[in-house]
Amino acid sequence: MNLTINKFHFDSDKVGLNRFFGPLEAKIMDILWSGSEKSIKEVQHILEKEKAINFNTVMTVMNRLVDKNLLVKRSEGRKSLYSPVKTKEEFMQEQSKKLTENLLDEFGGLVVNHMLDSLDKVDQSLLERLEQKLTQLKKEKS
Amino acid sequence: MNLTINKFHFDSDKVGLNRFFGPLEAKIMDILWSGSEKSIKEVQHILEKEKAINFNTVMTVMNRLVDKNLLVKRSEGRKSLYSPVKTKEEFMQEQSKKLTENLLDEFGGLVVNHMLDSLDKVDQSLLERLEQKLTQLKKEKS
DNA sequence: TTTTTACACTACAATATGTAATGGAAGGTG
DNA sequence: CACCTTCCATTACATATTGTAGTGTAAAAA
Repeated sequence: MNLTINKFHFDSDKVGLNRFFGPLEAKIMDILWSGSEKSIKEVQHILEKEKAINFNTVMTVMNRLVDKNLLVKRSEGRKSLYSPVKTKEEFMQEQSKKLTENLLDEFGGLVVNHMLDSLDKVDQSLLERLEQKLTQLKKEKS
Repeated sequence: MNLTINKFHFDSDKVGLNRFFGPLEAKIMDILWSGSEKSIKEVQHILEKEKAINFNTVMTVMNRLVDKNLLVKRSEGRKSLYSPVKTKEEFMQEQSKKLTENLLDEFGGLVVNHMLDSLDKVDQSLLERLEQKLTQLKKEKS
């Protein structure tokens, strides 16, 4: 029955937003990122397309995201409208920068190796940018 | 008084092992990684150089690491000796591979940009490897 | 045999996250 | 105006993870 077998497995497979947020938090961030500012109710409605969810649950999580400075709340009359502090791009930019820098700092060569392995999957324009950067670096270092 | 000000700040600054482990777990993994297999007592003694710590605390955490398949326990008479399932290099290798792949999958260009930014800090031999890889890729793609 | 050592079992606290009940305030409707 | 609906604040509980440690037991040492 494979019961709790996986309960104790080291989990390093969190992907994307779930690396930074809990599942509900991630969904909410994505909803807010992919549109204009929204009320709790609106977010709830969107979430409900997937699965019923309590209004207050959504509210609590959204307000926690405000506490964490990831969303801003704006009052419009009695209503509150929420929107992300940073765009998804900015956020990802920052996060991936941090991750990449840390990885390079800590594991240097290892990471570069993997990046290299993964480069096959990357598109041509990136390769070109990489090449340029390399040429530039070579100039600098000489 | 700046009391709980930081309590709600989004924390994305976990570094190194603390990205994967709690602080005590990380210390223990590092101890086990940087030497031969050790008993709980030995680990405790090492940890105690920093700060007093209960034997049972160390034991519990170590056994949890066994449950998570990060350590193996070997019985030698009444004693148990613990050692990492993977070397630190293997572990880092895997983790950084996963992280890198995920990052590339999800944010592609963004990450490459940051890698590029960070390349300045990387040593010469890595640059050379990068160059080789690039040349090779260019061949393949043509 | 008594004492010490090492381990198992169990429990508890703090934090993070998801969930939701309760109650109050604001605004619309009859 | 009284009533009802909508939205929000407050509060709480559940679960998982991590750090902490007490108690009991079995085996080794003295």
